[in-house]
Amino acid sequence: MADKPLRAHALRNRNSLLTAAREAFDAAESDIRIEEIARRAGVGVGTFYRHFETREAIVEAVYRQRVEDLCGTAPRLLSTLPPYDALQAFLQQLITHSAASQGMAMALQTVMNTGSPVFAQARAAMTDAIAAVMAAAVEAGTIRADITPETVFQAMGGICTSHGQPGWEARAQAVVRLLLDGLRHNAADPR
Amino acid sequence: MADKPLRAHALRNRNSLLTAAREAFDAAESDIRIEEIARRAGVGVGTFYRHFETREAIVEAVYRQRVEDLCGTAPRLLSTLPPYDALQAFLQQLITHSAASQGMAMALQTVMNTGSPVFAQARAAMTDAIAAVMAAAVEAGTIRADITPETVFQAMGGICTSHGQPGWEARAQAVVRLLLDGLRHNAADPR
Amino acid sequence: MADKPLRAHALRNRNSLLTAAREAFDAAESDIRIEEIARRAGVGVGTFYRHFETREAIVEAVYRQRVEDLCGTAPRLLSTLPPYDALQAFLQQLITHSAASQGMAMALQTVMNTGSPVFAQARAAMTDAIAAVMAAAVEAGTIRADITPETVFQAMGGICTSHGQPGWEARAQAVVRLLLDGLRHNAADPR
Amino acid sequence: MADKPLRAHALRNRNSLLTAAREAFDAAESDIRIEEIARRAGVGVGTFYRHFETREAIVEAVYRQRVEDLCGTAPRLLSTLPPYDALQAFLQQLITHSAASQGMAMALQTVMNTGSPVFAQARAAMTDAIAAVMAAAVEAGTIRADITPETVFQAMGGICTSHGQPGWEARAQAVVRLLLDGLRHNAADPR
DNA sequence: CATGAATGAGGATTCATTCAT
DNA sequence: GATGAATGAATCCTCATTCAT
Repeated sequence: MADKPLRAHALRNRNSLLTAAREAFDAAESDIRIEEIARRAGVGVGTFYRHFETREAIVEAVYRQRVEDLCGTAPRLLSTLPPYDALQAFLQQLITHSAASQGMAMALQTVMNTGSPVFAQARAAMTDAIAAVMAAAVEAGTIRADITPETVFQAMGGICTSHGQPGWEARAQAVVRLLLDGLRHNAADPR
Repeated sequence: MADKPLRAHALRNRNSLLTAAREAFDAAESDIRIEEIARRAGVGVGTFYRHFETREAIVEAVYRQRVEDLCGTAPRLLSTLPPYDALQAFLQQLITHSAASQGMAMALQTVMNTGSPVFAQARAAMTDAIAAVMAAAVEAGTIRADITPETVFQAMGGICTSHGQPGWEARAQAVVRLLLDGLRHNAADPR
Repeated sequence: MADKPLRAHALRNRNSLLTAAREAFDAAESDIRIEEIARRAGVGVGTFYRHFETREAIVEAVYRQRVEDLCGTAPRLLSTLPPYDALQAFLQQLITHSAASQGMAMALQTVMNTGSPVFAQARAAMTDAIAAVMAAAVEAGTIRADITPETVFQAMGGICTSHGQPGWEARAQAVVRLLLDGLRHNAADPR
Repeated sequence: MADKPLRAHALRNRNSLLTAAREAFDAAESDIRIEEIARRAGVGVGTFYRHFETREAIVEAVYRQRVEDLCGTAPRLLSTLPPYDALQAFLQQLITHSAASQGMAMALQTVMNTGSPVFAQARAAMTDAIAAVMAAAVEAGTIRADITPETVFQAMGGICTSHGQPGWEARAQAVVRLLLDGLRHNAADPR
């Protein structure tokens, strides 16, 4: 039982590292050195390597966390908004989150470009979340039924990529509106 | 007159380097070493540096070339197809080209993410090309007039990003269809 | 307390590097590669760069060390010898030290040729040391009062430059005697 | 006979290269590339290598030229000034020339530090020139006879080294005065 | 468990020199 | 003779990862 506090402290270190890495990636203009992440977390590099096998390991961990955060909002939106509004809100959420974080954009980016099982899972999670909000809107007849969540995900993944230049967010919102128009096109009961 | 052959050979080398770099970027899993580009082009690194000031210089050159290739097809399509079909064909072209080249995806990617004047120009060129095909379709009443070329470019830039996984191209085509549906939404004289 | 041995070992490495660099510069026929310094110190290049930001950093460090060594002898000479003898001994010291080291010659050389604050400090330190021994001799009336330490430093800096050819040291000693004759010229109470 | 103009042109090129190199070395903050010298001379690098075997060859040639220029002034001074004044003027000349040219300082510097026969010759030439002006002053009894030209040369070589910082020339002149005082010390018939 | 010093392969860039035209 | 493009060895510096304390 003497190791409880040790465990607790180790866990705290792990979380510090995750947070530090997330923040570092968000602010990143270029690549981040492991040493920088450790420094931000207030630990040594050795501690970093105790918690994460390799550089890629923490990238994956950060991505996973971000994606989970994002997907978690889908049920909440569905339970508080009408289906179409929930869909719209969710898509806009993707942009807002991206807007706040170069890191999230990178995350989505990598989710789409890698073969790693981690990213396949993340992709599945995102697609499921989109599927959930879309299903509700389809059922309500507000959007058409012949578009797959994968298609919408593909479209969104792209949008969130171009993060960072002036006017980016406005353009991204315009794309979302365009997509939604496409989704309502020939819907059973469009708004 | 004595320098003609020298110049010609040097120019050939420059082109070899560009081609080698393009192919290398296309195949790239990771970053390409200058030495690798030189080797593929059959020259020494010194020759590389005679033609391109720095690593970034050749990346820019390749991007510029790719974008020019792409934009060049817009007028051709417009002169051989009805406006809407030309638009559709042009958007699909973006995907096809990207499909053949991770490099083009990177190119579009970078076009969108960098402040470099080179990329600003490239972006302008792409937007102009899209504007041209859209204008024709708007005039014909087949698509609506209230969507800017920038919006469409933004959407496309994203799509071309996710290049590389199984099923990618099919999903990308689906996104294009969705976008086109959005563009026809409430058009004056939709097909 | 756990980090004492680490620190101690790191410090030993730093000193090995300084020593290795000093010896390498001393023996230098041409420029020294960082790798060579590291090899002589028995460490990897990475270790070099952990201790010295850049190539110039170690050059400065070596110079500083040499200059400090040299200046440190002035007070000792003053406390054990009559003023004029101390002056003479100090000037000869400059030569002796230089004779043992092309590196010291380079050091003085660079002290004089660079704008770097490090070298300005070193220059000041040397001038101060010379001023101290001269002041004593002036007070004793053995040398005249109208020559500044800067002038003597300038003269010495030059002498120590020509290091390395056969007969060098003898010629340098001859120059020192000549200078001392100049300094005694019209002195209040010359020897 | 048809090759006369060729020869003349080739000679002109050689001189352009020498002049270009001298100017480049004078202005040099760092090392000069062969290409830069060729560019300044308005020729290609190939032409450079037709005239100078290697990089060192032109350095030697420039040094030789500079030293010849300098030594040539000794007889002129001797024939127009009293011996002591000629000596003083010659030493000041060394400084003036150096002041106008970082290159000359480098030249003297190298003259003293290298084993190359070229530099041995140059050294001999300089020592001879100094010997000539000194001999006249010794004969006139204005300076003492027990100082060798080598000693004076050694002293001067050093002075000319510290070229370039603010106040340099004034300090150098002060050193010359100090040396001259040394030389007049106990002279048979000092001024 | 934590630390951070050490490692060293890796990759970009420079420049003296050669040689085909 | 002149040209300048090509060469590639040389060298600097970075950073992910290991391991002794």
